[in-house]
Amino acid sequence: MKLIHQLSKETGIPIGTIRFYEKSGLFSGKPKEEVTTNNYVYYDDEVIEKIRFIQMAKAVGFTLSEIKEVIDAWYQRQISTSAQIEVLNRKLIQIDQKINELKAMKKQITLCKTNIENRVTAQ
Amino acid sequence: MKLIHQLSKETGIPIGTIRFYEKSGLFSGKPKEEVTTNNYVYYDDEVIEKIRFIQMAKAVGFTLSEIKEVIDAWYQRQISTSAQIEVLNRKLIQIDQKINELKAMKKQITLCKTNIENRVTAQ
DNA sequence: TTAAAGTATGTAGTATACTGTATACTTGTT
DNA sequence: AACAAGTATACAGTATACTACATACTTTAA
Repeated sequence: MKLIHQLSKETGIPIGTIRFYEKSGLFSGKPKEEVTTNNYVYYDDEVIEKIRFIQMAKAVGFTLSEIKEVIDAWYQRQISTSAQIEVLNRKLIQIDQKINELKAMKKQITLCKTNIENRVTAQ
Repeated sequence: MKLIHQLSKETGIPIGTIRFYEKSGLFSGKPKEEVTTNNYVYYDDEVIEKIRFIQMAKAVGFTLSEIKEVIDAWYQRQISTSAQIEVLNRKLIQIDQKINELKAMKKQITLCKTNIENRVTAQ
């Protein structure tokens, strides 16, 4: 159970961004019942997993609301099992699309590089 | 040589977005010299290629300025050959990173799906 | 020929995802 | 005790990427 400062340090995500994600419903911490002098929020390892997933998914162009869909399906927030599976399947299809697009870009860029290199050696 | 309406139809990108991309320096059309009654801008097939590249790159999370870097390297805008190659190499590394992240996500989601399915059949 | 459709330009507004600032309270250190 | 550091809350501001609107001109079709 970590406070926000520690969570930020472990994930590399700024505190402000963590609060923003929490407000966006991507995850939530909770206060410790035994502590009554403050309302500090504690985060468990599940939150770290979620943040790592968010980082990956953002890096490949998913929006926060798309990511929220997956996380909700993942951790079963008020949706049926078949709906969960459907969300995950849709996301898997999108991932394959993205992989294909990346492969196509790779091919295109590699070709372009070859052209540039040949242009140099030909001179 | 197409006018913006045609370009929009062929690429599926809204006219407003095309103008925005052009203003952002991602590509440019040119007026026809022989036409003097208006200042309509015409776009060639190179622009279509660039727009398709933009669509792909955006889908996998590249920003417009990152995309502009590649396009500039691609079409040799005032940078040296070695700088061009460097930009393209950097982009190839980023692409591989994204592919790896997508594969990791795929694994994670597939695992999650399996868990949900097993939970169902176990009942 | 005139009305609809297309084009150019400029400016404002919107959505997403933060980022910063201000205030106030709590905790830890010296 | 007191001062730095951490936490919570709220609200304003910023960057990116559009999207819409207003105006004015040009072209095309009936």
